[in-house]
Amino acid sequence: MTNQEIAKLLSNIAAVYQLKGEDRFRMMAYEKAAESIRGLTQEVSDLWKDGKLTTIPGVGPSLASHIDELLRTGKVKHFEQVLKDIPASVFPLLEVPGLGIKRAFKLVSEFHLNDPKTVVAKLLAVAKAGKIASMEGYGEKSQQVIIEALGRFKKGQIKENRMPLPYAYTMAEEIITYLKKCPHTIHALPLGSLRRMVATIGDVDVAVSTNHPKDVTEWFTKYPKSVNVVETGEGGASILLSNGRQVDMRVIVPRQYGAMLQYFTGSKNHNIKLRELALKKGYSLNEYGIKPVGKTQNSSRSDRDKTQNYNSKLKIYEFSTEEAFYHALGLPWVPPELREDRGEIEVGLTGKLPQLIEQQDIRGDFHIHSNYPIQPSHDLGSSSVMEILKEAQRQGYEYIGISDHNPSVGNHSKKQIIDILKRRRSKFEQIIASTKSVRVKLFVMIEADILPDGILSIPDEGTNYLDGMIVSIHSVFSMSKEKMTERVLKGFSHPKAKILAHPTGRILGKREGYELDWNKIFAFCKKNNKALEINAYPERLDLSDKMAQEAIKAGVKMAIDTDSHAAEQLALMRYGVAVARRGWLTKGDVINTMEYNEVKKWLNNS
DNA sequence: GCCGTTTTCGGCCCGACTGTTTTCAGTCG
Repeated sequence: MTNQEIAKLLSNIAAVYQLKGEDRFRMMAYEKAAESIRGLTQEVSDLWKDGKLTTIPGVGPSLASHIDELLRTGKVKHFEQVLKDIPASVFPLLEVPGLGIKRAFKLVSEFHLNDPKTVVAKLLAVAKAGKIASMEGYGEKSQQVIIEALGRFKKGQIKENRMPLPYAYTMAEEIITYLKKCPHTIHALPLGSLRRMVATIGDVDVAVSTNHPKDVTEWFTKYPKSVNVVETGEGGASILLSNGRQVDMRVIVPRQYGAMLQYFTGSKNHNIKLRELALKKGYSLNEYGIKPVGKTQNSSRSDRDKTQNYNSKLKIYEFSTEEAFYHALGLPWVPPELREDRGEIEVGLTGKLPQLIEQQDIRGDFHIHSNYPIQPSHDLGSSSVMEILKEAQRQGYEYIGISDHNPSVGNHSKKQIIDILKRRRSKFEQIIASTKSVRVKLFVMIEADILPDGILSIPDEGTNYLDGMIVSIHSVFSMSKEKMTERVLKGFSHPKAKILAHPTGRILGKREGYELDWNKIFAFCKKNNKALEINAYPERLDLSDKMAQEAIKAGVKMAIDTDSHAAEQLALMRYGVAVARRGWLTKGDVINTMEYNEVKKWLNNS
């Protein structure tokens, strides 16, 4: 049983508790556990085998015993009891936007829709026949909303389709540049998952601080790429862009800007944890500031510091910056990338948040494809080595690695491959020697396929013409975890193989990654001084933030690479750095923050 | 049902929006 299936089951139980309305807090406990399992990096079944279920946040003795029963027998008596009177057909409806358990149950009961397989189609028919509007608590409007939501659901749009981070980031960047041209804009920043640099983004939200909200809102609605103003009001506006995406802008006066940024940056779980912390200190948090609640506590240092920001009319402390907001709660400013409730608040309270890696710490990029005619098994890059070197210089790099794919194995003999690599090396050396204007150092590398049997696609003799190798999986993705781990470790064992590229092979929105025994991979990397890659290419962002965090906990070094196929793609580095920051990485965890000479030693295993 | 910088008992995040309401229920982030 997968984590997602277990989480789904717990969510369904939570929904039923909510429906029954008996115990709100038990409902929340189930939901919290489900959420926690959804975001887990380990398999629940592995934890179960090790007897460590209660180490999952939100899982205590009771849930642990239910999960144990589930994994042993495939069912849970208690859950069956809870679900006894609930038609299974309500659960598919929970995926439909706008429907919760109460409405789903009411609709299913009213129209006797008991088959989970047909419930969506049948409910749609009932709605179109106008039978919902006459029910108590419903009207024409809600009937229409249900029809539209069900229609979208049938088309497979369960959730809003999320876009890769770089796509959303570029959109937001353009809009913020535009907003900053408005003379009344004081500050402007993205909000939500975009500000936290999550790998995929649902909505683009931005915040603007200004003393003239109306003028800024009007300016925003005139954004050149806007095709429609969806709504506009006191707090901001929403526009629809020609690419079909909606952008929301919120405006706020400068003295409340900090609180608003904090509130809408989230994540939800970070904010929940923060509010719990605030409550213990006698405060309640909202988007406008910090509000004293209940019995006044004896005045602490931070209370006095806040006094000057107290708005007696609103009975609230106001904050123009996030820094001040966090400080008022006894915390250092928490970088947005960390705000996922993965321990950042607890660690923050001890004052020991990590000094996260920054873009300017990066001194090079190892994974770049050039247009050198290597006759590869996969795609060639589109820029020449010289163009790439010049771009690298613009980025301020000390060194790069050109890592073209290996010559295709099917179309070349071993000898031919060796000859190609030999010629390539002398050509690259010639290029370097021929120019004085480029100071960026070049590592002659290859991205070598690890073939299904674990053999590398480069004959041993060919590696003499390389400074180092990136290795990766590009074929036969469906292997068992054990076999795949064996394959990777065998290929990665070659002394010249130093980086495992895009380690899970995932393609966002298209392909799940293959499974590996990460404990073995991590231990191997640490022992043999090899690195795992954070691949910054938009559809990859692989390793993920969570896995990168696990890796460095295990003492593994990372390399952040762009996998560029054109010189201008070197700029994708920022997204790799974002993943690294979300994984709590510091400069010291990343190979390509090292100086050239150190990298050279590392590549030579010396 | 979980959990511990006031707690092993007694708490558990907060507010907006929408549609249907004339004081609220449901859903969402």
